[in-house]
Amino acid sequence: MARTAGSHSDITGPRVRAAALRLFARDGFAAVSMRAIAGEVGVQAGALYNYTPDKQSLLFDLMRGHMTDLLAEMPKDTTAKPLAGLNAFVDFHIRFHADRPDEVFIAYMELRNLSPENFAEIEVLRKAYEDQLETILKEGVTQGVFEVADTKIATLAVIAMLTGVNTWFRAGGRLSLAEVSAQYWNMVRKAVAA
Amino acid sequence: MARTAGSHSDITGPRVRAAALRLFARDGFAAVSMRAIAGEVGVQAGALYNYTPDKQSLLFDLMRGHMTDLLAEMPKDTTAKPLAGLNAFVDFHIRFHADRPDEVFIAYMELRNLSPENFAEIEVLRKAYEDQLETILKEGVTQGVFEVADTKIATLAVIAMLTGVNTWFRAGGRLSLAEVSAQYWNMVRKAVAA
DNA sequence: TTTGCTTTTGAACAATTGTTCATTAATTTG
DNA sequence: CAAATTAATGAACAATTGTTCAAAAGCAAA
Repeated sequence: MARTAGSHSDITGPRVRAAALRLFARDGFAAVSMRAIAGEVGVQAGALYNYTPDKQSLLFDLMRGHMTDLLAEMPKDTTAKPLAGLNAFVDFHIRFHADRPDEVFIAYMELRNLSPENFAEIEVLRKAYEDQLETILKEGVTQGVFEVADTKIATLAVIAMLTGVNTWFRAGGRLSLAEVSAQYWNMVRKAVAA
Repeated sequence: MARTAGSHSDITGPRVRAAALRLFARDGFAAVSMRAIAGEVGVQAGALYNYTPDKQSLLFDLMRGHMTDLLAEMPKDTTAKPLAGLNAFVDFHIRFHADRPDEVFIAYMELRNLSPENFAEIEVLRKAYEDQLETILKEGVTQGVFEVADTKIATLAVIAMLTGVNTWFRAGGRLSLAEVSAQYWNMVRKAVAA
């Protein structure tokens, strides 16, 4: 019996990516077999190859999609004042990441499972994101609103601090996203203040 | 031919752990085979089982060793003033982690590859470490030296920020450890300041 | 209904996995 | 030197891996 009744080609592709996303985040890329992904979709392993050339591409596509979404949606008001720009960045980062725990987890944990070429491509995107924040910090230092010894380090420190939210935040928990965002904004604001 | 000339039982054990540490950090637990570890040591795979009951225990022993070292070496002067205590914590965290990049990487990346019982044991140790920092922050808030909305969140935020150093810091790079420590101390100090 | 296209199956592949164990060799003890 | 102990080999195991592909089955248009 080939092709189970009720299956549609148009939706199998997205379901493959969704299953891969979920399983990669839960068990890790190396620990997830193509058969496990297929099982989640309700299909045999061979069928996955209609939607991805190989397992590596499945991972890469998920990560690239996440990073391009991140860059596309991030605030980019270059006319904003540094303080307002930083506030917008912090709030965006926390909310965007809280919305996509699986994508974020994969993006940070599975970098080493990318082929060198794919890794390089993701790194470019990550760097672009970091650069946006550093630009804000630099401008703030120039204007005298911020005071940090090294904007590159401050950039990495802020991002690390904000991304750490994903290790503990769960929607519906003790704190709302608005409260979390407000508290982190307070800490970031003070950390870089003049 | 069993037992290659020149091999000594007393040193094989440590070499097994060292090889596992290096390879787990480089390629990830799931991607490292017992044969790869054995090859690094210069021995056949079967010989590893003289030093570990299984692959999982190898991972767990490395992580537990790292966490107990962390707890044993961390500053614990309960009489210190909050500001001095926080400074000592920041400096210790950065230096301890910079000294052990492989252990740190494994401790943060391979948690999900622990069996549930082993995971629980590691979590207790991690929690104990976090609690030490939170105690300092709480005391500072009580004394009015610090001002944070939620000491639990501030604890996690500080640790995330500090641990982020390991993603970019390399000994012998642009900045010395002392400079890095000083810069992070400045940011942490300001972030929690009253 | 028939033709043609798309999608899935299911078996097959060579390689690799963690682990076990009888055998053998090296070392230590007497 | 001989006996006892420790440590390593190397082959074997059942299971699982990513991937391929001919065959079958579903669907759409004629």
